[in-house]
Amino acid sequence: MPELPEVETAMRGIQPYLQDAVIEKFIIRTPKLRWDIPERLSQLQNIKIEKLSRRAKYLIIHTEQGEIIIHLGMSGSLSIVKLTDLPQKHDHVDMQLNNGYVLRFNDPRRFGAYLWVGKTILEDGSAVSNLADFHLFQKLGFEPLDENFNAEYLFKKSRNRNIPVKSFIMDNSVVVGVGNIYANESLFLAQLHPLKLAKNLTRNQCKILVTVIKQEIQRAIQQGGTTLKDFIQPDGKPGYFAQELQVYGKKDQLCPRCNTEIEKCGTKIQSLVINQRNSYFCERCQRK
DNA sequence: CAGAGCTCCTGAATGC
DNA sequence: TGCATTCAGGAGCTCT
Repeated sequence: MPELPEVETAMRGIQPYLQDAVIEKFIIRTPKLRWDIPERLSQLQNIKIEKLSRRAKYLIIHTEQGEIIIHLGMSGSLSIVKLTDLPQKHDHVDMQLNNGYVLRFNDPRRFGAYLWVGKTILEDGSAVSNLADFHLFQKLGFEPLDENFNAEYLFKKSRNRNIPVKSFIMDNSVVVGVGNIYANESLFLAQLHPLKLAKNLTRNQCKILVTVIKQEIQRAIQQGGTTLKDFIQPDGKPGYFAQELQVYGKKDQLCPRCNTEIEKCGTKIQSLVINQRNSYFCERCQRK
């Protein structure tokens, strides 16, 4: 499952091939992803790419006529291929560029999205972006690495929130990009029990939580950067696999904090479903 | 408004 | 070995 760092890495990876290139056309093989791919997209021809950006886990390709919004869902991936490379199973969309390369979107589970936000053309011929009004962006919280995402903000936002802290940090209207893996890992590092109610977080706990979330995301982005050179591959998946996971998926294994050289208490990682998401934690060192 | 639950989909894992 | 069943999971949407 691509997390925010994977999307950031994907963006940086495809950037050199897309920047200033002209999209000759789109080839849509599967029109139904999470939402239908807009008809309009298949009609677009010869539009110049201006820049790339990212908001939450949405990758944004800005063109002179509008923005292409791509979400990788949980099994999506992007790759740069040559025009002659034949599509494989689940290769749903090709963006054909004038430089001989193709941006290919593959997504077995089709939880991803490929959308279009057209610009409005004014009477004088100038084009105005409608991205600011794009409905999927309306309720998004701060980026985790944004300075506005800080202890004071999290503390205030958590007051009266009667939900588990794990659900709270995974709430996109609070902070974006904290998926299930990072939520589990961050709570372990912050020594907070996933079921602890958000409203009971202290200022100091918020401070620690913010710090570890930023560190984890930052570290993953840096690691992703090391795999960029291999991006032109049918499946150049960079990512969190490189990262040492402490608790995620480690049910019944000894807690890495409780079981050190000095102390071996034998406490094991346990799992629990919270809000339809599997949670992994150590009952002993993660406090409610 | 807040919170819980539903939903899309298919590959991998598990069960018999 | 093979078929059937179960499960995971991002995040918007619907219902209470």
